[in-house]
Amino acid sequence: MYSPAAAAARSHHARREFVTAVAERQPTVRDVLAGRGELADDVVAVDTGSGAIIDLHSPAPEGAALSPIRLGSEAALAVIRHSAAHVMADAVQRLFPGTQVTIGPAIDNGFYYDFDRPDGAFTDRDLLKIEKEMKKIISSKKPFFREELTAEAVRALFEGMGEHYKCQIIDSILERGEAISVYRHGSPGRPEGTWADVCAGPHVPHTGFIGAVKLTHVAGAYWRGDEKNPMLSRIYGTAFPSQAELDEHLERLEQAKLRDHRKLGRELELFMFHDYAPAMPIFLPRGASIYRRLVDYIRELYVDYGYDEVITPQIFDPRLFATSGHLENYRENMYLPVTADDLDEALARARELMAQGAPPDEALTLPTLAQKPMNCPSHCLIFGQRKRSYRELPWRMADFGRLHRYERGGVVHGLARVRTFCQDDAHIFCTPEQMEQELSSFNSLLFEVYHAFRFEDVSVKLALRPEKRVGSDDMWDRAEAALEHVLKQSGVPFEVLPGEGAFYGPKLEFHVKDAIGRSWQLGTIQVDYALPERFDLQYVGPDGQSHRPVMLHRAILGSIERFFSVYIEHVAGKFPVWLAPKQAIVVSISEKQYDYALDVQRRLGARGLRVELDAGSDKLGAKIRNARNLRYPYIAVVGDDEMQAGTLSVRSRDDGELGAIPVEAFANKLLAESVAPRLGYENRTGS
RNA sequence: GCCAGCUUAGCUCAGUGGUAGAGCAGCGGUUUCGUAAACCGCAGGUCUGGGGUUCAAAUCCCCAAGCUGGCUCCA
Repeated sequence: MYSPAAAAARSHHARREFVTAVAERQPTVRDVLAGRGELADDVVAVDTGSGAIIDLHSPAPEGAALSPIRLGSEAALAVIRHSAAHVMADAVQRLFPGTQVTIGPAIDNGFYYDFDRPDGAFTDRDLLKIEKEMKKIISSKKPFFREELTAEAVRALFEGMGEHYKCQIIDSILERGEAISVYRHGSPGRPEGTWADVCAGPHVPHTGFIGAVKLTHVAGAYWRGDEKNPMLSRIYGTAFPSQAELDEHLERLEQAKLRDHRKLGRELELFMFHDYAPAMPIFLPRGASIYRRLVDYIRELYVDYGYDEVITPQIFDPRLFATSGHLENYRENMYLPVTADDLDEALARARELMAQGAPPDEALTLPTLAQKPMNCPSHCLIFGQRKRSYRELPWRMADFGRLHRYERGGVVHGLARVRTFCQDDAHIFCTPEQMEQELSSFNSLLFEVYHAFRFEDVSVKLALRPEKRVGSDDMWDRAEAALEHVLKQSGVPFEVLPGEGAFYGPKLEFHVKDAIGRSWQLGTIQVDYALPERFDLQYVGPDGQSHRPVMLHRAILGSIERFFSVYIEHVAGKFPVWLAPKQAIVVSISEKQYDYALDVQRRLGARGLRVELDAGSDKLGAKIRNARNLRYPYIAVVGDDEMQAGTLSVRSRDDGELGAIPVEAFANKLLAESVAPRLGYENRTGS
């Protein structure tokens, strides 16, 4: 149990140790900065030059560079937010006694802290109260200070406060043999006067540096991220040096909301969902138009990059997925459909067996089929159809087949996480010697595609073997080494993600940053020695012997559905002419120009352009407004003047008024913009 | 699946125990207008579904579904 009196006693004891330490102290960072005349009001902490960031009151390490971190820098923001997390935990414990603290880091756009509250989760009203309490602590400008305590002292301190999660954290720090530091800040109203947390730091000099704070939402989170552990209550918030910066941040969130693909999908009539098909999008004509163009664009590139497209079934005998390992490793994500005949038969047999006394779970054995969650197994069937020669390799087998994966209810999200989708999927069967060339050719293709969609900021991650996997350790060693080698050779910087590979092989993930700075994983390429072995795939080499091909699983857009969601948000619904479902709308001023407007629409349509007509009785202003809301790339206004001159008064969505343009000239302009952007052929390294 | 919240007309949202509302969209009419919203009228709802409490439920309680934000998982 939490005991304020005991905690206060511990705290005072610890405080005495701290004071003693201060008395014998060496010069602090603050002393050093002051000596150099660099101690400005906006200095939050210092960078030691060796990667560590430490507080002003820390003892100054000998010979360290100590460059000040000032308000306005990214590093300062993280320090402020981490300090805000402490203040929040302090406020929570003042308001909700008996609540235990766990961890509370700074994250990308703010911070969070996970609590174990006996009375259950926090409500939105609680958040307001907590925020108010935090503001009190902040305005009192209480200093943060650091103590290095002995392990026993720290353990006793938190044990005494009834902080069982903290004790677990302390124990794991001790196991790693690291030093333990405790951070405190003054907390008016708390009996012991200060609030303490096991923390590596650093923190702001005093709570006043947390200029503006807002608690945003509550969420559940498993202790240590493991779903077998108890669920904690997480409170998310964000903090900034000033209210103005917080307001700006909130404004950015509003902007992001405006480009939310679920909202735009509804408004632009791109796709819909229905309760009868949860998490399975239904594409409306406009959305289907874009979807098809995305796929067609990739198909065009496949011609130049030497891919062959195949078409494969949706449903297979489960033996296919037993062979591939999916039934063992991917079962929880698979739909296992059953025919009505099989079901009736199985039920009849089960009734009979149960009448003879069999328990229900033994009586019912249901023959099922398997809906494919991936294309790779069927591609292995294709490869194995007949004897293959080395002359056929590399064989790049593309498939836009629809996949179904059962996703748990809580994870689905608009188009970004759905239960049916298709990928720009392909499997490259090649010799081990060809693998590097294939990886690098894929790299060129991928960058060409991202360039076309104006994703200019791409980062690469190397995901290594997961716990649940097929294939020998030797295979994994080779596959991981191959990917790493290609990355190092190409000089592309990359991050390593241990344990995050697919069950059949390690993978490269390609992440892009969108127009408002958010990062998304799109493409991937995965090296796989396991499936060729499981399917016993072979080719005859120049030596007349059988050899095992390597299989590369790869996608550039990833799932078309997810890509669509990212792209909608990237361009805020303003699709370029080559993708837009309707490239222009002809708008008449009055019904006098109806015939001319209709003729213009037909002439443009005859040139292969996708053109809408608004000849309704709205006023021009209303028509323009509607057309702009639907994000037509061009609005072509026709009135008496244009009708006389045979022109259109064109307004570009992206470039504003273009003035009067002859119909044919406008058609040519649109046609020129209707072509998907391509790199020159010489830039491609594919065969 | 877990934690929390939400679900009222096609869309955005009012309505907190006592006769279901608004704006936009739709439909009809009038207007034919020069670059972001003309005017008048009409229609539109088993208040997500089911159960319960109550004289009375959109409103309170329970169950389910879907969705939203997280966690875990992931293209």
